[in-house]
Amino acid sequence: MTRPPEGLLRRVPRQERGHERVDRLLDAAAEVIAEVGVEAATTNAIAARAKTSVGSLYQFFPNKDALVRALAARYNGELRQINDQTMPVNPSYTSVEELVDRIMTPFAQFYMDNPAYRHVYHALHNPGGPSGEEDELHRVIVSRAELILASRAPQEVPEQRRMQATVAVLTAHALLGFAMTASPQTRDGIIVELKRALVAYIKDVTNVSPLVSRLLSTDPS
Amino acid sequence: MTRPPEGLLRRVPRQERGHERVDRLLDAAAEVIAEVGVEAATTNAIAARAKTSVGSLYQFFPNKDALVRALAARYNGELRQINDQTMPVNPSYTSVEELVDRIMTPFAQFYMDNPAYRHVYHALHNPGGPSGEEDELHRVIVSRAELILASRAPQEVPEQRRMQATVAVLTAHALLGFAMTASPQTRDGIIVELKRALVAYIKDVTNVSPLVSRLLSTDPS
Amino acid sequence: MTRPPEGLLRRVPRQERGHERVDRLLDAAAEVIAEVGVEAATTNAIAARAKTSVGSLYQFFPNKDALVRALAARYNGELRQINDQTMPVNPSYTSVEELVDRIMTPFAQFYMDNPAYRHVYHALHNPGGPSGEEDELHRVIVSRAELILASRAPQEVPEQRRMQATVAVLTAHALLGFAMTASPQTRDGIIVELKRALVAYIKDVTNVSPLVSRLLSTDPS
Amino acid sequence: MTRPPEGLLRRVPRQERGHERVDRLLDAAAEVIAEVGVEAATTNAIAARAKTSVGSLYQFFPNKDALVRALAARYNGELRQINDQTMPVNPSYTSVEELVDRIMTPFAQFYMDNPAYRHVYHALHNPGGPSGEEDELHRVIVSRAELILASRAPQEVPEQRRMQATVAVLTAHALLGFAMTASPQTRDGIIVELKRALVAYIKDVTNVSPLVSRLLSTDPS
DNA sequence: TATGAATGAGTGTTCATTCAT
DNA sequence: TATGAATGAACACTCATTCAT
Repeated sequence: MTRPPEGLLRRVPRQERGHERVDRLLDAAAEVIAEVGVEAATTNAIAARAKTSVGSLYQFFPNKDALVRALAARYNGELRQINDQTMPVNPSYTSVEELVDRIMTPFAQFYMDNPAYRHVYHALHNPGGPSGEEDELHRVIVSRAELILASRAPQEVPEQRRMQATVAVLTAHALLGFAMTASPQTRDGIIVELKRALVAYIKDVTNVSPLVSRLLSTDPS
Repeated sequence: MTRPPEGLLRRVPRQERGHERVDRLLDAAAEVIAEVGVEAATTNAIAARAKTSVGSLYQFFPNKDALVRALAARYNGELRQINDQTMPVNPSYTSVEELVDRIMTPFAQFYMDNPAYRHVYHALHNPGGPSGEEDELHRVIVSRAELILASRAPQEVPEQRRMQATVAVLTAHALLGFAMTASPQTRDGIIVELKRALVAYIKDVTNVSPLVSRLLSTDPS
Repeated sequence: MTRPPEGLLRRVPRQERGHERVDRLLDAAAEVIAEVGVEAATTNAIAARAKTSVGSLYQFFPNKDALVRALAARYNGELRQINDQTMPVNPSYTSVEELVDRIMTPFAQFYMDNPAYRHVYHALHNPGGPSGEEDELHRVIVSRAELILASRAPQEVPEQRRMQATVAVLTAHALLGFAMTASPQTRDGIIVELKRALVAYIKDVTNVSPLVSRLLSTDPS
Repeated sequence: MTRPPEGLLRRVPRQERGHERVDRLLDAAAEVIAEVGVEAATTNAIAARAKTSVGSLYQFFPNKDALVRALAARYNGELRQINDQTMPVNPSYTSVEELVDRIMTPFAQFYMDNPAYRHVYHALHNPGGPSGEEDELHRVIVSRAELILASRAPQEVPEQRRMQATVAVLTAHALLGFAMTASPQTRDGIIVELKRALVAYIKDVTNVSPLVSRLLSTDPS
């Protein structure tokens, strides 16, 4: 499991015990946050859930904010791993359908496994929330989406590509976040449709089979 | 301006003065929430912004929760109006591009004009947030999206159609919410791409074979 | 009774009720501080003593620090009044004994009446204590002592006079502070000796020639 | 260096190592207290400064209170030593000026060398502070002052003498405490004036008629 | 009816003290 | 015996809500 960057910790755990404790605290935070949201998750509740005391929590995190950001960092690390693991396959030789499926499936799994993610993500991107430099959370993913688009439609303007990547990523984020809260059945349906939407959009954007495309849609003659 | 449903009000304003007061309170709430978010928006700050007293606020709303829900209801009403106003045109005889554009443009305007909407929406859909039955907020829109899809692909399974409608609506919501916070330039770019994504998805879902699509959409004769 | 300067208050009390409340809070603070000291005086205890709630306390004072400083300011005002009221008599035509007695008696009374004064004074003059600009607390008194010394020994160097004034004032402060905590009997004895010490010092400093001194003070015939 | 009385220690250090540790702790406590005051000096900070652990601190001192009292006791011992070393000279055959100078100079040095002394002294003499029986801190000095006064004015009432001694000692304490925090220049000036004040007071109290006084002190023949 | 002062439970955080290693 | 991680009571402060005027 990804470790929180030391910058967020008050004390760098030197012992395995310390790491365990930090992990337990982050696990507990994730649980509590998943249940009641970031703001309503009290440090005491988190400590209790971790079967520790507030004091211990504050031994590792200078304040609640840092705890939330550490959780975000952990998610970030996991997402990056997922990202990296689905990367290897040369995207150019894959059908869009397969590409989207290969990428989205583990991400969907991540969302389902980490119900607190949405809350943390939202808290980090909103006024009053933890001071947000942790935005890297998405930058990685967006960049990767850009790469994919670039490999399939190299002629596009970079700025536009960035927006397209953003659209794709935010769409996935929104719908996976929603899916998480739905019944298992709806969940699966939503994920299927999400993939479909992404495929359609990517095809459109990358101008799939320009020839066919042109024949079909731009050459009404 | 849409009035909040009476169920949310402690006292039904009998006088025009009362209505004004409620509206001023909701306006103030929207302002404050747009600035600091729902949780950080204190009832005192809202009352002060409305140039009233907390006491007055509690005369009309039994608690902060109800105030937020009333604001949500007002947004709901406005959205419904937008929805209704873009309805009349028979969707079947319109190109998907035009349809999406006609629908999305006023919605985009709504999001830009109501920066608190995102916060209210999010608060209502989350644990710890106001007890969520106000989901009608989206039901209207989703239903309308379903209608559109139904008119263009009548043979689909209703359950699936509902998911497709949900995907479309949530995508729009997420991206308009994001666009709002971006620079004007990015904003417009995102909206363009959002429309493109929706068009691509709807075309795919309504199974418009490119050929048929062209026939349907470019040859209205 | 002297009012705290508005700068220290969060809200300027517009009603007599508000002033009463602020005064009650300061009275309560003085009581609690007299009993347990500044640090151990909790805002809740002070509020309770004032028969109010913490919330009310914080309606008037932005934080504990400001409350303590407001109390200091009140003491400051009272001390200044005492100072001004004992001023009028031309010090040059008075025997040092009479002068010291006239000045010290009301100050002694002040210390006895305000057992919290020492604590507040100390808290303001120490590290970690409320950020100390309230030092005016003593400046007034020291200045006045300087004036007296100047009128009786105009030839002295001002810098030295300031030190002499400081010595006199701090001596009085220390001994009145001590007297306060002693038995009534000891208290009175200490005050008598304090006056004697001040008289002796002032005479020495103002260079009352021993001869004249003897004539004036030891030969009543 | 004076050792703390064993009553304050949880465990009597049997080894030289233990003594060293206790001394290091007291040194550290003095440093930290000098910087932030008694209340803000945390046991962890003190242990860290002593390059030990809190655990070790609590091995030697049952609680923070005892640590502070042990520090007080150490100061007490040092003061007693200073006291004893300036004692030998027969006070009766010395001018008051010389006597005061001889006594005050090492005390002044002590105050300058031990900036924590004031804080410790104050903490011990105040409500909420360590349970105060350690007043011996001053008793020694006051007693010695009494002896001096007795030797020069044997006819006085003992009770009054005790008050006079107290006045002298507290005056010195207050002004040395103040001097410590001032600029070096002011510091020296204050000490000069303090001595002058003490001389004047002692002369007055021991009823040295100014004439005799002059004879005694300026004409050593 | 309108006001805003009053309330106090609840939150984040600290720090003296303990105790497993 | 030495360590420092763990504990949790206690504190300053906020804010939704009430209620006297």
